[in-house]
Amino acid sequence: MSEHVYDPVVVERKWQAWWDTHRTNAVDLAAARNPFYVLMMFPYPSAEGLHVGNVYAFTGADVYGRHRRLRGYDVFQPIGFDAFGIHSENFAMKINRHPAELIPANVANFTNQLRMMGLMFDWERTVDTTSPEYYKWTQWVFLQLYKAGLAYRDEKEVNFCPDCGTVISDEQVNTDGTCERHGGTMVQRRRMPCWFFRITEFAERLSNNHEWIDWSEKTKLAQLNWIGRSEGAEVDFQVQGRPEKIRVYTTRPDTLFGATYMVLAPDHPLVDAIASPEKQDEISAYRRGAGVSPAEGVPKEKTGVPTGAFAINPLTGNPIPVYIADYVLMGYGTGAIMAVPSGDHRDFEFAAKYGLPVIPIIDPEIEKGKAEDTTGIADAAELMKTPDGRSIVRQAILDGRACWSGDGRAINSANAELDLNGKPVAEAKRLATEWLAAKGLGEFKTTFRLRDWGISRQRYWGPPIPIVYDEQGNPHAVPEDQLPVLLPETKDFRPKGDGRGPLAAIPEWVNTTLPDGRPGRRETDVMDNFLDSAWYYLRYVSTGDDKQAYDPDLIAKWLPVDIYIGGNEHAVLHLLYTRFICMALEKAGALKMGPRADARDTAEPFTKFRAHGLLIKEGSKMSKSKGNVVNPDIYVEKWGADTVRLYLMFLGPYQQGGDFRDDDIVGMRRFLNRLHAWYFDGGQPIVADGELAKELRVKTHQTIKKVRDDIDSLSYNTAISAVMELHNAAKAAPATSEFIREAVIACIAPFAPHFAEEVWQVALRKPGSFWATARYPEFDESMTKLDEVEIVVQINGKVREKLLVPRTADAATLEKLALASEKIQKELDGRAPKKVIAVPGRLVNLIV
RNA sequence: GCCCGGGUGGCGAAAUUGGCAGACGCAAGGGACUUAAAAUCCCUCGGGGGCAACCCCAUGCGGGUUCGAUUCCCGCCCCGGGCACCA
Repeated sequence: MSEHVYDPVVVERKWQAWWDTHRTNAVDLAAARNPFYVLMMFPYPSAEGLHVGNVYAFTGADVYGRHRRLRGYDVFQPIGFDAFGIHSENFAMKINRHPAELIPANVANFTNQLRMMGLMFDWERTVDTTSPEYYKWTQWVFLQLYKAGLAYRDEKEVNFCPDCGTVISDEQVNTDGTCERHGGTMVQRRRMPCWFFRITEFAERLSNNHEWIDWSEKTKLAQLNWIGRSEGAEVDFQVQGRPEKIRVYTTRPDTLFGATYMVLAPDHPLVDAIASPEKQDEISAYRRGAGVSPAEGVPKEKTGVPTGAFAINPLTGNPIPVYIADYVLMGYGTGAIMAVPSGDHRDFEFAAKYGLPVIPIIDPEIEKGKAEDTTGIADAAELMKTPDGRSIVRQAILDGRACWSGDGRAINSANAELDLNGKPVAEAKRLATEWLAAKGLGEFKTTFRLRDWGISRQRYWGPPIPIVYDEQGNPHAVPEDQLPVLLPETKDFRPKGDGRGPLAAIPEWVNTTLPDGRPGRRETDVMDNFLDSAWYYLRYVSTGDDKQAYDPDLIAKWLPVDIYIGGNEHAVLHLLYTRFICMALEKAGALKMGPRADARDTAEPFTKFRAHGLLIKEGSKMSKSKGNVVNPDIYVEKWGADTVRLYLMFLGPYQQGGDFRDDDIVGMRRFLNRLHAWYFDGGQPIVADGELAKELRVKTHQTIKKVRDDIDSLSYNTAISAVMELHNAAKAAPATSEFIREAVIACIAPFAPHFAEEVWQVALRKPGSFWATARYPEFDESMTKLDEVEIVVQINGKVREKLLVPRTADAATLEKLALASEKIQKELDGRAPKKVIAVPGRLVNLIV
């Protein structure tokens, strides 16, 4: 037997070095004829090193890219490091080191680990978001938005954690309103001046493009949800005895007849004007309470206070009281609502507590509704499950003892000019809005949940915002030729707790001069880490270019990205910001994608996005606290990178994730061992393809087709099993062919790239790199089908016989053949089938 | 509460448009080789019945449509993930 034992350590080291020397992964971006841009979410280089979750994500993208390369594309597949941000900074604080010291070592470690995995990265084009050569251009991006009026400074409410001593982002606030890092500490709302990006200007476009962009459905849904488009109406309510009007937003203008009070957000600008004097103290007290209340978005018991003012319901003419309550948010709609207790569970709850009237305005279509549409009666959910219960619930709603927000028909909804009674919800909405619009009392209105992106961070580890203030406090953009505004070196990078960033404590950095020579003070906040990652895929094409952020010709040639693969946890922030940044840069005249862009919107950065699934470890999610985090190094050492790659892609459907089980890895290594022996030890005569059995030849063509299709749809697990099946069939045959040997290696190569190179150059004695010269084989459609197929014959749907029939046999022939079968005749026992269903290529079903 | 996924052997999982349920792999059992073990190779492997040819049952639960349902429809249960006072 053989001196050719498969030793992955030797094979992988050998070819990794060879690829480096021969620049196999490098792409000549300017010269490439058939550009294909494969992107994966670049990692944050943690001190712990590469996580198996990263490896899973990257391998899936790498398989796709390598397969495309075999198909003849010039695949550009870069990687970089997302090293700015609060994670790095917090970790540095924890171990009492400076982030600037830690990052280079982490990046070096990550680079080694990534190389070890055999990923097809162009190592000549990496980015590190913390290097001045990169963040110079991040600051440039800010300036483009600033000049286009898409960046502005404003004072808004932000989250402030007293224990962190700094402002934190929405995503760092737990759902119970406590700080992510300080579990027991309630986050406060504070008003602070911050820089914002006008993402809301693009809300409609960001939302509408979801109708056609080719993204994972779950990602699109999450993002659509976040953008939160809703259609409704704005309606004016005249304040009784005063000149002011209160404008509200509602998605249910059809319920206006049931509006029995109004609510303003506590910080609504009209409150002070309309409140009666004797209520001022109570209002101030409530506002103070609301101010230190849990962070926005946390449900709690409804509270509020009356302002003493009344407003006129425009449909009934009745005066209704105006309250303030913190269940109404200034940041959404107009910051004011009309309250319809019978049609909204929040309003119902509030009305019940403060004894406000409930006017039923809808007769519910109770069969279609859900129990959660009801409040105010015990066990509505249980009641709703029974037909009897449904009528009890309906009666409660009609009596005003419960509320209903589902479908139904309007009742009690008419005035002298407008009659909605009996109309279904959609029609009543339209009629009510049209009537209001005709009277000048309201209008149709589309609203979004999305809010402008606050990018200021009172932190150290990020790119400084390139703004200088004059003595009057007016902001001035730092001229582009003065970029980068370097992040100053300081030992003291910790937040002070006074709400100002650490940079504010470095006067020699803060004090500067304006372009016109006047003294100025630098903005001391740094930019959100999400800005670094919102444009990195544009920089990849021009790494090393110190004259521009990106070369317009290369952008036109390579963008948009052909496929982007990453985790769905970035559906709403990163993936939304990237789309926004492209639209904003385009609007600023600073970005123009080429003919590859979709004509429906030339600023969408990703032609295709696919979310990979989550890896779990023996039944539970991997986490440090559970101690079941997999360090890929150990596995690569033990099994080799190709085996680990194969295993990760095999363990479950890639877009669903799966269970990482140590015991299962060995199967992939055995497979490679067998393949290795098959290529190196021979034993099987190699003959012309035409001399092989038809079955084997057909299987080969079928596999070539299936693997191509499966990889295209990221069904990696079934692609691998198809190759295994082909190999099992091939090695069992008396002879094989060069065609089959080359097909098998081309099919499996994206999963086991080192192994493929070894087979190609050593066993098959091909000149040059597999990855530079090999092509994915063409399949012959006519060779993907056998001449004869096995069909089943059923009697009353039960399989009773299997027959080998010509593939092209039609229904009539099949019926004849089935009835000719001895076994079937015996089973029929003289009975004549009442009905015969014959499906060519599949079955015959005889009904007796 | 709302929105997504998912539920198939001992385990990870397959199954074009509705058409032979369990491909591929792991584990397990038996055998070959070996002084022995490892490695490798061969066989068995959803459950029940039968000497056997074969037969019956089975894709979370309950209904339905269909010649035929893992697949489609209605109603539930359980698990995982995300969002959560958005008017």
